[in-house]
Amino acid sequence: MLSKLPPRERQIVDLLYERGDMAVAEVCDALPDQPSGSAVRTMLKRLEDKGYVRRHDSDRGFIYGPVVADSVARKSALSEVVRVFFNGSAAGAATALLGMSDRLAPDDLDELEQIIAKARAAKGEQ
Amino acid sequence: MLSKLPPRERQIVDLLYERGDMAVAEVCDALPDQPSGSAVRTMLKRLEDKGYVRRHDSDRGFIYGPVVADSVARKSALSEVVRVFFNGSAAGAATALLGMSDRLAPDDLDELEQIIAKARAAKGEQ
DNA sequence: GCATCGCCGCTACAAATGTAGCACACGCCA
DNA sequence: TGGCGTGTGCTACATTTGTAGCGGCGATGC
Repeated sequence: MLSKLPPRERQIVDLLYERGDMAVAEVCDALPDQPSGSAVRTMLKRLEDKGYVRRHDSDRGFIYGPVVADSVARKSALSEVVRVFFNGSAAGAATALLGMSDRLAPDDLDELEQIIAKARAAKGEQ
Repeated sequence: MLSKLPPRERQIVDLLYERGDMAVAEVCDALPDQPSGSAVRTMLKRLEDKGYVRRHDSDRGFIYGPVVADSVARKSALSEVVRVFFNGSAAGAATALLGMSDRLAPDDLDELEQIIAKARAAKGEQ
């Protein structure tokens, strides 16, 4: 979904997913080369027209946020990476992911084992 | 890295990672709207100039492929998604990934458990 | 030898993108 | 009330992107 966006717009939408809702000034500060406010406003307007971003009035001007829910966007992004770089194998991607992170929290490990156990159980049922 | 590319160029590079080295004609066929050969050649040339793509002479004309090694590009892509959508938590992303895939191969499950076991062991050592 | 076919580079050009300038509205405060 | 400072929309414009057309060139078949 987001892959149809030009680089700068993509960058902005990513920011919105990364940090949550933001005002124009915040977006300016967060972007690498600090573009002018009007530049960012134009981008946001285009993103709004394209349906990727919604805005909402507030005390200090407009606040912008993503239209597509985080959970949906996440899956879409992951699927993309899995298809392009892991030949469609989600498990392969997960393995690479775990291999990358040097420190894994115990809670995460537990949750992962739960998933694995569940997958094994489902397999057995068949 | 790839996030700096405009949509169409991005699409082409993704293709190259997904399917391996390709000739111009193959890229045309693989792309959604089947652009003309010369259109694709121009994109490829630009990608070559930018340093994302290399080409290599062969029997049937030029064959194009990615410059950055798959393993590196993969990590970069995953890191991106992790940062934007999972607040930097690779484990979180891995969990989501496993949750998404309905069927997990036994081999994958084994490998994942290996990783988890290793992580637990490393933790114990500390 | 010469027409044909496939592939290539160059050029051109419309559309999209990225950026900033300007004028205006609104709240604040001396 | 008149000057700030802040936030906004509109417009304009250079650059980049996306696409195709054209002419060239080597291989192939007649």
